[in-house]
Amino acid sequence: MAAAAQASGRSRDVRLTEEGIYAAALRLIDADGVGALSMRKLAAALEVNPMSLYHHVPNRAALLRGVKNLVAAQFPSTASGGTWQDQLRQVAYDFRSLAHRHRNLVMYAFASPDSIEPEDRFWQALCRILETAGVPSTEVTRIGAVLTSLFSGFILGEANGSVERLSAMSAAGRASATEEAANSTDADRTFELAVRILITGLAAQLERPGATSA
Amino acid sequence: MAAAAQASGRSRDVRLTEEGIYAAALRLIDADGVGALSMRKLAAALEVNPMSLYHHVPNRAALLRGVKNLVAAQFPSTASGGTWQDQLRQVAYDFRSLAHRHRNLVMYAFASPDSIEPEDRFWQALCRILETAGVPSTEVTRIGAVLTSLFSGFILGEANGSVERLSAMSAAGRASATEEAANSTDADRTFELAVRILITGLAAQLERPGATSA
DNA sequence: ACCTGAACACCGTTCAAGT
DNA sequence: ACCTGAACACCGTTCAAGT
Repeated sequence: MAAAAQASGRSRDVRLTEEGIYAAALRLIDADGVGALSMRKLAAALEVNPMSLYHHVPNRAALLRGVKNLVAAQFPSTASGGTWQDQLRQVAYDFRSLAHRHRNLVMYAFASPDSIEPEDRFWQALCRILETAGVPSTEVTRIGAVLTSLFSGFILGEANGSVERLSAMSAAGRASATEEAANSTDADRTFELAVRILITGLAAQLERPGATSA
Repeated sequence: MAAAAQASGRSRDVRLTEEGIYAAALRLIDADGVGALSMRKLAAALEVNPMSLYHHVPNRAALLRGVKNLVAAQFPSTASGGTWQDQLRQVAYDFRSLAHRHRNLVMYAFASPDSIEPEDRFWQALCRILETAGVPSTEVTRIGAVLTSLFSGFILGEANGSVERLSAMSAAGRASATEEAANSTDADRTFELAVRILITGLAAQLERPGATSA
């Protein structure tokens, strides 16, 4: 019963908690987007006075950072064998599936400077893989930052729909009965292309730094 | 005198114009960011009643789209010779220098679905180059969308400082007298790396589609 | 320690009224 | 046609007061 109230977003008699606030905020964000989340609506969802929130969270910006960290902590710490290429691919797919579960948050978070922080498990995993790939230790963070920003751009483009919109520009007259399914696998093929460009581009860069083409 | 008033952001006795509203909004955004731009402040800067704006712009979202389009229209339509790699590089550098002039706008715009629209000159130039690179016409928009989103991610990461923050993580103890200059050329080297990864990655993909590494 | 009500200084937008 | 004042339904946040 307490669990049911929790799941439906209503839960008083239970004490207000920093974690609980973030979790409730995430539910509202997933449903209606960051723009629609106000301290007052969040308080209403928690059946609490708006001002009570300020005893656990300093302000709205910190609230959103907390929600972001809550999601970032869910990134799986896959060890996985295989080549560094295989491992990069794995990390990319893990990141994507997590991002897809929280598109509204992605749209907001990637515009802020601390969308990905050095403490995040994604960043840790990425740097470890780059080291095993033989990237000079002085270059790991630079290359990691480049890959992260490029990749984030694609994830963001998927979240806000711009990748699909730009891709579909030419498919105006492709009348297909299985439109839905086609779009889904199409998105997967597009993602795979992005991952390949990044991995092969990095590989080429590691082999002969300074060269521009094959 | 009228020009001086215009430049300083004050200009009445002149009629209110859609273009003029966007230009004034851009000045405010460049100065203080999108979050600090309100219809009321914009009206104050234009020395106009807040409600007058609504006769030229339907709402705040449309205002921001208009500002974005104003900037997008400034993208240079360089023809330029050379290989398709050279041309892609040129477009990338052009895009970057425009984006750097309006970082605050970039931070906002790339979170929205229509940050880059099919009508934008950047997109047109990109698609033309991909065609000359021999990309099958059915794949031009997909590959264009992938490159655009990846590249946008880097530009966004530069605008919000996350690329620099993640890169600098290891440079904690690099005490340098010419810190400022070093940071600038460092950023340029990082950008060049991003461009190379994208171009060589694309080249590899065009040569043998389906392969993941060299 | 934790919660709350009232208040402050803002928002975007609507609409009827003015010229 | 263009502009405006008043008003509505919101915001985030502060602060003094309650338990």
